[in-house]
Amino acid sequence: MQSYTEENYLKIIYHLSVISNPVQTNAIAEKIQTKAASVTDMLKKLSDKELVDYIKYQGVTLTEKGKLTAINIVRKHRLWEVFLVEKLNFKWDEVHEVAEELEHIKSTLLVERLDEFLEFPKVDPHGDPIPDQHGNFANLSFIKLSKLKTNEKGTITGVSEHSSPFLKHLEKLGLTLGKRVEISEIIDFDGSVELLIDDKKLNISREVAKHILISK
Amino acid sequence: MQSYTEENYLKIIYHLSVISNPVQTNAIAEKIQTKAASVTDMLKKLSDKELVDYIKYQGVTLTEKGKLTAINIVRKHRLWEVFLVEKLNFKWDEVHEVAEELEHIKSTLLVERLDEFLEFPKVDPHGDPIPDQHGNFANLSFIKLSKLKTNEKGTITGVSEHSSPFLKHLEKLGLTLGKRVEISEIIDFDGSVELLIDDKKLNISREVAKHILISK
DNA sequence: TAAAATTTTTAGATTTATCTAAATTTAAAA
DNA sequence: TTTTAAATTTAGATAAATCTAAAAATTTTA
Ligand SMILES: [Mn+2]
Ligand SMILES: [Mn+2]
Ligand SMILES: [Mn+2]
Ligand SMILES: [Mn+2]
Repeated sequence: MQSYTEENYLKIIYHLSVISNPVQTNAIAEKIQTKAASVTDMLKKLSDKELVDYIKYQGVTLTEKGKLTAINIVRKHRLWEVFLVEKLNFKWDEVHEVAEELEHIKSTLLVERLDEFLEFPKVDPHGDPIPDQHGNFANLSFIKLSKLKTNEKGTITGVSEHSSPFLKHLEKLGLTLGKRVEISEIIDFDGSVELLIDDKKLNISREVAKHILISK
Repeated sequence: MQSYTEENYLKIIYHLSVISNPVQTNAIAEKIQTKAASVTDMLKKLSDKELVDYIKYQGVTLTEKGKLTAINIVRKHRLWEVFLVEKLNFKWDEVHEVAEELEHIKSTLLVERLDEFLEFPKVDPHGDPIPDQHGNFANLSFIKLSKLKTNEKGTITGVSEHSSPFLKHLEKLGLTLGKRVEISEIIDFDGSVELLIDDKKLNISREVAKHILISK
């Protein structure tokens, strides 16, 4: 059994290892809002528990056991986010903080029943895939909106930035999941993107376009 | 803001103060499965935070602030129990442990939305009243089944014992909330109670009868 | 490749919630 | 009203998670 704190470390290491493997001490420290020295202490502990492979000064990798634990936390986090949006009418920018707490509730019966109650959702309110009870993800392929060329079309199916200000901004612009968009022009001057959505023209900054994920 | 541990102390003190006021150190220690010395430490801390009035060697009483905090935890506990039974098909003996964890989730938006989603339930799956957001309870009056006399009738509306073995036992006997019962005989020998339920005769021990709550 | 900068680890302290054992206070019994 | 028993508190330790400051290792730059 892992503590609340250990679970958070495993989850962060899991997310960071998508970007770089092995994961570095400072990267974890930044994400978890703590000091590098504290991270080192915890890595030793997780290593003793065989949840990570840790080499001094080199970084850390999840073991199979650690990875499964991490994925289970991600599963719970995303299922709770679906619950909050679908059943309790939370907005997509309001769910993350609460899910950060709910993801640590231990009961496996609860998770499986929740999954069933939500009718086995495949993605969370931000388009992120929800692993099944064995840790398997559906195969989803996204392209950044910023990678699309003029006249290309696609459907918004995810976001790669989860901050409340960003999500509220998208909401206001009507750029929500499931919406069909077409690139009408890419402005040379600043790289900003003009797109057609619901037959209306809309200009978004390149920065925003980078964080919108599209499937065709 | 209170810690998980502080919240548990407040909740236990709240429940114990129904039985005896002020609440004694040893009573808390037993309920919280800890040592008296640890309780003393925590009572000092809660007193510093003005959540309890504490007099050395005399015992402890909740302040208004402490009482409201405690009631809010009870509110969350019971709402989550309703959720687990009504929405996730948990049995009434399976909910308590999970609710012990869920009751500490902080978001007030979550609690209010959950209450709404459940259509503002007045009682939990064990018949215990659910306080509203201001801490007010509906006025419910129960009598112990063991206090009823021969030929008296009533409806099962609560239980005063929440252990899983007891609740499973009642379930098996068909003695669930809402069931109408009539006392057909009280056995002199052992005080056990013979009752009519669904037109069938059933004999239950005095011990069981004491923990079944009836309204007329 | 030697010096500088960055990253990471160690050493030692702190905070929170525990504990055991001993001392103190209060309540009960003789 | 002493004496005894029970309840409670204090003193001092421990474990988990954190911190600061300093030392060590690694990487980058010159
Ligand atoms: Mn999230
Ligand atoms: Mn999400
Ligand atoms: Mn309960
Ligand atoms: Mn209950």
